[in-house]
Amino acid sequence: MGLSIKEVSKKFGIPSETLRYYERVGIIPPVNRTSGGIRDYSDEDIAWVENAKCMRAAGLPIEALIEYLKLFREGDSTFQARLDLLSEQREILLERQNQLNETISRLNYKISKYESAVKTGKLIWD
Amino acid sequence: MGLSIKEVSKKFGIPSETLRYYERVGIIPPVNRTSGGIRDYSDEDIAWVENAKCMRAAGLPIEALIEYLKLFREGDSTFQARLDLLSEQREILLERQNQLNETISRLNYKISKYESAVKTGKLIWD
DNA sequence: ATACAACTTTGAGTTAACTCAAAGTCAAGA
DNA sequence: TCTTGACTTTGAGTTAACTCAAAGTTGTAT
Repeated sequence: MGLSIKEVSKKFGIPSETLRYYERVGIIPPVNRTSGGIRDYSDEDIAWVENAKCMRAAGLPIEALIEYLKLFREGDSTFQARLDLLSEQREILLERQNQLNETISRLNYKISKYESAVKTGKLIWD
Repeated sequence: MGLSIKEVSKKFGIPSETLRYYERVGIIPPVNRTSGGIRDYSDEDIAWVENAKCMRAAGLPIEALIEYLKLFREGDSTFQARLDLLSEQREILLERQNQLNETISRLNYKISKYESAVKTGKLIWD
């Protein structure tokens, strides 16, 4: 007996609707069901959910996760394809990281200016 | 004589439609026009566009940028409000940065596993 | 002067990723 | 047993941020 959808929802802070959606579109594999057809998440199912949560939180597109699961379920012949997919997504995240750093620097600069401004009543630059 | 919308579009890689949209919703101020009503971007206009590009690239919501410009145009009495707005957005970006780092680490781990897997033909873990 | 590309506005359409609604099924407590 | 609340599916609705279309105007090259 694993976890109910409600429990998984609570555990990860993901709405049940979204968990069903993830399963429906295929970013997590079909979850085991009870005799009545109710979802009963195994540890493995839960690991997939956790992975999906992490990847989605970083902004990986649903499409990429669908493709990954598809390859995963095709078996050992897809190692290279999975490697390529993950590498490609990592590249995108690294670029995003650079952009984020740049923007944070810019915000830091502006914030320092405004910190002076609220003290002196005068905004220097910008 | 400043730059035309086409030139600004090219300079920043932002479609003209998007530049007009940015102006329409108010994340950049109204751009100067020629006698014929055609946009003629001044250096200051261009600085706003560059700022918008940077902020949007990092994922700041349009709403926040609209609010910032609104405060900016209200004058010196809004220094504190602008500081608060920027600080809040910085917080969000810092969290996003943490999430990104976590996901990149996870991808690095998986990628290293797949790099072995393509060599040995066997995937250890995951 | 005329053709033609680039510009204008208003308003509708698109995309990704959910999110909700409707209508029905199932399980546990009074 | 009956009700209540969680579950199911299918399919439609929502949101943010563009993106495109239609219909008309302007500026430049011949």
